[in-house]
Amino acid sequence: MTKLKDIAAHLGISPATVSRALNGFPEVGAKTRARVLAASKEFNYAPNTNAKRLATGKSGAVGMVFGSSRNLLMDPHFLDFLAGLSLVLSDREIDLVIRVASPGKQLEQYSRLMGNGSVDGMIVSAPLVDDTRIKALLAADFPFVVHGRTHDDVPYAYYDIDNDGAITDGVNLLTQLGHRRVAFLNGPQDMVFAQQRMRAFEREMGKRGNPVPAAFVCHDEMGEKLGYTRAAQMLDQSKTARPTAFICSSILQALGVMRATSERGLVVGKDISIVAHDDNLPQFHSENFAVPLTVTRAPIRDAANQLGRMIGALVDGGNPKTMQHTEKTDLIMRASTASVPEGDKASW
Amino acid sequence: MTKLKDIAAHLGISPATVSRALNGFPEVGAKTRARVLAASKEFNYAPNTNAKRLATGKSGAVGMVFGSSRNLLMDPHFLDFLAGLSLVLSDREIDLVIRVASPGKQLEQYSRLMGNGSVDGMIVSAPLVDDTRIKALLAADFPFVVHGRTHDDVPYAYYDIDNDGAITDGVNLLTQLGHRRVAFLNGPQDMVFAQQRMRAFEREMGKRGNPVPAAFVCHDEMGEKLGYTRAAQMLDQSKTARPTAFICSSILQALGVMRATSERGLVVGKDISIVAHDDNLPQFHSENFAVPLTVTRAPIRDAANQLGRMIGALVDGGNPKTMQHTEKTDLIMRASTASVPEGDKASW
DNA sequence: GTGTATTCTTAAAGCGTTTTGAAAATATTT
DNA sequence: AAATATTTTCAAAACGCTTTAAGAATACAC
Repeated sequence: MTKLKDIAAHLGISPATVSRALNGFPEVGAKTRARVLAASKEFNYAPNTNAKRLATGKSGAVGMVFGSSRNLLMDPHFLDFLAGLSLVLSDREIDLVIRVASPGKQLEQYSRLMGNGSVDGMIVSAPLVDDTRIKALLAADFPFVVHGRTHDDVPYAYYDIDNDGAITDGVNLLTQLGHRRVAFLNGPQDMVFAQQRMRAFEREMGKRGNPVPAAFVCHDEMGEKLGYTRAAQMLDQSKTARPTAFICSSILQALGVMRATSERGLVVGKDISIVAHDDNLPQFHSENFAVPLTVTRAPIRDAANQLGRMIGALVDGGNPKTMQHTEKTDLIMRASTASVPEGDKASW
Repeated sequence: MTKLKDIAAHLGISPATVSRALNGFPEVGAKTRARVLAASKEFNYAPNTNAKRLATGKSGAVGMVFGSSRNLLMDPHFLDFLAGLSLVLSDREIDLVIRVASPGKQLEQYSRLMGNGSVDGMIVSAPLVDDTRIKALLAADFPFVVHGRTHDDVPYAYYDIDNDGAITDGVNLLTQLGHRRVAFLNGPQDMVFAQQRMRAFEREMGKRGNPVPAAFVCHDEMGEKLGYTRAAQMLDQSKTARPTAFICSSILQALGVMRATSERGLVVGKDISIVAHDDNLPQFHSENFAVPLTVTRAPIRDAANQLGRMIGALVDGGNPKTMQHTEKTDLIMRASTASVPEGDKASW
């Protein structure tokens, strides 16, 4: 590998000048710079990353750690987020280093990454209500952005979606269609977004005089399987006690609900209404489902995109308070929602 | 940040000894080592990654570059591979840096990563028949492993699945069930695996005296949508000219075929048989499909797992020729395959 | 107790950059 | 032409670790 010194020697000038020329510093003579650039191209020189990092104290990389317990890496939402992220970071020539931490060791991985200079910033995903990672980051004054937020007024950069608004839209639509027995398949209880959605659901249902029995709300991982299982349980009630509508936290769950529904000879968009939140994953197009799905939509890639920009700006010294965004969701009406059937108008 | 020198000073010994103690070198006294370890824990010292890397010339990271053109990052197969990979690499304390290259720049990213010391090895996915990346890697004598292989006898480490065997199994099953008009939904034509499968398909069909019209073979990205589109075209033929069975390169395609089939009032596992290759993605369980799918299966995570081990061994100086594996696939019979219907036994 | 082998420790020289402080070269003013 | 400002270059010191070559200390033999 040719190194800086080689170029300097070959040109008969000092390494310092070569370094300056290459990094676009103003105090280097025009023709010297030209020579350096030419030579650098000729030998196709690439500065050693690690030396550079050591000298500058910047790593040019940001980190993300996944817990292997709640298997984020199994979840298409996170994977797609990851994909979007690497896309925008590559644009900005920022490397993304990802690390998987075994159950207890998550925090340790964070402090290690923060402490040893291998990354300039962190991206945290899926915040918990009382998130120790965020506390640690904050305490260390280490640059980070979070996908979601822990509270309404926080001192860090985040990109969140309007979970409250999404659920409000869903409840509003369903109740206007006459539904009173609506079930809610939520995400894991310790996730902030799930709590935001839960609060909105209870408030909006309550506001309209609809009780919500505990058995018709559940907190689970958001895959097809659990959607199926839960919906099956709920639908296996007497006709007057079972839900007439479902709100799902993900279209994967909705897929499960649809399976349980058809399995019981009920038809979605007639006997049973479904609205789900749609992160717009490239592999799941809710408009192509057997019954096209009514959704609240907010592309998860937008989040990744914005957060990528944010972390870039942040490591360059930006102010986190100016990087806080809550994205509204769109309500997209399709065929999975319909007026409640005649006999089913009673509340629980 | 506390550094090596600090610990040395605090203990009144030399940095060299501290370094040795921490890195487990044998020539350091037992009680000295104990003291160092204790102090290091006390100050919770973490060696600066970049300094370490510069000094050792090893980066402790491996790289993977995705092309943004054929959007690998959209494809759940690659994402899941990525997930499996980071899992095993984290175990071995190897960082994974991922980079996305714009269309023309893919090779450039490779040589950059290779030339500047930011990674010790590379993982290449989705090899093409005449793959310039692999040539470059080979020419530079840079450690790498590939998921798949370009030819039968190659000088590099790889983990491949027995694509030929999988297709052979599929054709064999279908023809034994009496099918003669079987269509093949293959992957992108420039991918090696697609060519392997194509060859096997033509050979095995030919061997059994079944012609394969060009219109009943296609090469596409392997998503649901194209599966649907292609199957729709093929099924919209006269009853005696359309396929009675499909072989799909992915269960996503199979999903599309199922959609096209039911849409036309045909039933899968009776009028139409389907066998697909199943990479065992965590989100798509072929056993839970509306009609449980007959598949040839080889978990993509196994590949990731093995390749992670390999690249680790390789950067530690292992011999690539000893790291070559072709995994057999399992044929799993379910409800999507059945004997050809009475009237449909004619060949094309 | 001396001599030799063995174990442990160290000072100093890298690793390949950037950056500081000062010196040379060139340009501008008087 | 001297004096001053300005632009360009340089030598050397970081950055924080590892590793080499050599020196101290300890153990073992006689």
